[in-house]
Amino acid sequence: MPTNAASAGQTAASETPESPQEGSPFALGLLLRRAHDRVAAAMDEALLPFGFERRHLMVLMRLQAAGPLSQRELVAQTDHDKASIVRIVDDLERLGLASRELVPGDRRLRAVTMTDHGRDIYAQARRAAEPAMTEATENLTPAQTRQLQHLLRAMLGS
Amino acid sequence: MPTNAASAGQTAASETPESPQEGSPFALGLLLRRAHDRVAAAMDEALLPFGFERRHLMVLMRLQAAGPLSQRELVAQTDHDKASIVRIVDDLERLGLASRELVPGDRRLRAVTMTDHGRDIYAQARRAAEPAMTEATENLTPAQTRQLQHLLRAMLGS
DNA sequence: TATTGTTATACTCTATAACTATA
DNA sequence: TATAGTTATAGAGTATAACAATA
Repeated sequence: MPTNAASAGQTAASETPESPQEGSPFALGLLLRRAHDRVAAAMDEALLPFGFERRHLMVLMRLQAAGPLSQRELVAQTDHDKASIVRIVDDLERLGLASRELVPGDRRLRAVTMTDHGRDIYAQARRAAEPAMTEATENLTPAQTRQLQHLLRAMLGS
Repeated sequence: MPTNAASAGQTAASETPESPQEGSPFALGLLLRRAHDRVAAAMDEALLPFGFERRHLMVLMRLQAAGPLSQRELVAQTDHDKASIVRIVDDLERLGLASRELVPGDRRLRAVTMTDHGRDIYAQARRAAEPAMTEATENLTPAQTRQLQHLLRAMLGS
């Protein structure tokens, strides 16, 4: 079960970490980490009322996009190993957001399937995340935010 | 002591996670995480021969940029709490890269000071990181990489 | 024998707080 | 009483591998 230990990252240490030097080969990594942390914190906060966390959301997102998936497929499509996926799907089942369905052809497989409630909650979470994202990128114009996403996609080769 | 458990991230699960949908409010976070993970993995690999890890490097970077710092200052200038800083400085001392010096005015303070060896190793690590960074951003032109850093800086307001 | 999913275990990292030594 | 640093402890997250059930 999710533990709602979200909203960490706001311990006393949140003063003002120094900005990495422009030319340092380490600068990009630091910037990426801090940018990610900011977005992740915004998202954790947005997800608090829903009782699940980012990793659950990521699985819901894949299910929404691709329909029922075996846990093996979820492993391939997320950044989690099979043991973590088991626990995430456990949580989603417990919350009534997804269920494990039998697959006629192969009785080893579990077709992880979003429930109607899951689809509803996912849509709500999506709406709840929008203002959080807007806030996390408030220093950028919408065009700059798109450009940032474009460059990240290019960097990742996708 | 660093455990060189770096170079994780290359477990069996590294197939091809799906690309997040263009318009999703969750896309930016996922892209930032994957981009960070790629850069972090490149850096972990580059640091392997040195026997320390990213968090040690970050402290060395601050010491290089700002001279001797108390552990309290290191807490403020990094993303670590004071207990973590203690262990990082322990590691750096053990490796002969930094030392805790007494501060004349206040005997509670420890001036964490880079050794000559530490400066030498830091310079080496910096050089070792450059090809790793180049590889991590191989899909971007140098101008795009600069633009990416610029946008991240703007997003973070620094 | 290989694969899917589950369970159990260990390990890393972080967070917390108790503790000391100074101030 | 407050601060700097240390130490000890507990927690979350992940990784690993042993295991059960299929194929």
